[in-house]
Amino acid sequence: MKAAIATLEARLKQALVAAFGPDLAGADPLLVPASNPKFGDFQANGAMPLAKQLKDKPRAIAEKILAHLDVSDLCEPPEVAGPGFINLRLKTEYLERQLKAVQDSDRLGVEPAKEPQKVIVDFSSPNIAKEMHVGHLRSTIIGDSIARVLEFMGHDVLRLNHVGDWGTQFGMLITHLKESSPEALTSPESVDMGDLVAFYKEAKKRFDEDDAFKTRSREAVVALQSGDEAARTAWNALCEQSRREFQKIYDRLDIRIEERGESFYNSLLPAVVRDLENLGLLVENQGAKVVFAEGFINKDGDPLPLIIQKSDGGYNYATTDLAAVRQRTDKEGANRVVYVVDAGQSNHFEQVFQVAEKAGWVPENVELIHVPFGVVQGEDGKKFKTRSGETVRLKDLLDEAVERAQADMNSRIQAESREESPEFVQDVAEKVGIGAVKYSDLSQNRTSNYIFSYDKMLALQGNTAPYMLYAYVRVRGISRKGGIDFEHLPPDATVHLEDEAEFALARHLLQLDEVLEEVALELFPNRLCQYLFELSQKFNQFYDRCSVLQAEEPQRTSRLILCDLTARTLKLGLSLLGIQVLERM
RNA sequence: GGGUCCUUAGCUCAGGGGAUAGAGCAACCGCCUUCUAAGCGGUCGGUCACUGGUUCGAAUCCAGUAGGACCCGCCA
Repeated sequence: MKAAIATLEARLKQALVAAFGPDLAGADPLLVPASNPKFGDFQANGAMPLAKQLKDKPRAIAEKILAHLDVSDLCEPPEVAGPGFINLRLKTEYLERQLKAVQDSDRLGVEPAKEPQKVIVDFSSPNIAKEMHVGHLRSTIIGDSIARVLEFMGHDVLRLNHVGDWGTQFGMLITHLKESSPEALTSPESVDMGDLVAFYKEAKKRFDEDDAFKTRSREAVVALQSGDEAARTAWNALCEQSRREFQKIYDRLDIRIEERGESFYNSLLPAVVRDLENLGLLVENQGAKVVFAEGFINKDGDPLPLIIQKSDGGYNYATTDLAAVRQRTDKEGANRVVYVVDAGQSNHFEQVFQVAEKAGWVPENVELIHVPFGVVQGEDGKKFKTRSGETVRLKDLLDEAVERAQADMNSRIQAESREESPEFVQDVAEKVGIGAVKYSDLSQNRTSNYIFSYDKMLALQGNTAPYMLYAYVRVRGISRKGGIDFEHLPPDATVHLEDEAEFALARHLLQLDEVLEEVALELFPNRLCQYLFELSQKFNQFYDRCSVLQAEEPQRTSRLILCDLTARTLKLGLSLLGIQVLERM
């Protein structure tokens, strides 16, 4: 309905000028969706703020606007209501025409962005030699969804996994690997370190307890950084092993991402220091080279430095992030760089962005955006942990969701005396379980903390993945039962809206383009979730009140078109959340 | 101490200047000889933390207060 909005807005502006003269050429008619369906489709609130300026009553102003407004091609006669709202209701024929156009469109009427951008979405970012855990859940799911939406809107998206593959901890890991599995140096592919977490813990334990080991580890860091072949090989083996583990999770979550870790930016770090120095931004502070960003002070009330180069000459993650900003704007030509990272790092990103701006590394057409999200909490409101108090591994979390989905399904199948193959149950449980984990995360406003609950996300009713998957399955059921091939409905078939439930569904279907545009701009996937949930509700109401297969023509085909549009919208919308639909469940 | 975010129905959350504040869950009451009832309808439930301010209009913007979470490491 973006087209309708654009047209109505233009007409309202014309009417304002026609009614009150060219002084109002810049006035905003304040056209917004109607706050309540009984007021129609849209309302223009522009009359009220003009009362003072025009020295007239808002209702009288609204009447004068109406006298100069011709929207009869789109709308029923507009009405003035309340303190001065102009209510606009789209004509049924217009809705029907739009629905037909959407049905004929392979993008469901969603226009790609007029000015496609190069967008980098930086998300997930686990650490090499550590396991993916619940802390990576939100970034991975939210980042993937944002990337999917931007891709669908026609932007050129580069998904980057800024993995932690560099830093001092690699000294102890390399040393421990060399000493526990020397064969890693000759044939790194053959090495299986087994449980990476255990490996990391062993290395850490030795590092903390054994001074000689600690010394060898420090030497290993130097060796690695100076390009020593053996250190490099060991490092590669560690990365390779981690990569395989990460990929299992990404495959299961159906996530594509390109690894470009911290090490990628190594060669660019000295230039960051040099250029900041040349710009006069770098300050010596207790032996370290730092930049003071404005507005940051530490616990003691002193200015908070952003450390660019440590007193020992090493770099840290601020340096890497700055190098990445430059590389992404210069070499990748990014217009937007989206960092999907927890809200705890807001300070860090503010500082880094500020320094990058000051240094002149952020061209005018480039936007650096931190997309923050809250922490995952258990149902007790505390940090989400296992019963024994350990960090929850992502693999275990997904397993449990799927297991619970499967148990649910089995009891249902039994209760309904259905016969289903184990493969079917397994497939449905996997998609429902994974979909539920993703949906419950995405459906919340990401800025707040997120209370994780298997029971709620897997609930069969309410704003959950299973509810929406079921709405989709219902359409597929109609297709099977009626032998309907939705791809080959009669091309000349048209939509005729009669029942209230049909109108509500139709109006909602037509809002997809607005919602996706908003999500692409604001980067809040929960808006899309809200839209899809409401769509499912409206479809279920329609399904309840309007029989489809038993209806007489032409109503039958008209309703089939509504079913088809619903299914395609759900499928597309869910796919942009990274959720796969099912034919049966 | 400084900073960021949060506080809306019993619970989990939407809504971020516009009409009477919305969902879901829970509780209670109805609806399956008819496309999967994993559904639909209804009832109950609110000092939008508090106090001021801005505005024709504030849950929404601003300031302050109270409570909560997180950040303030030469880790990433």
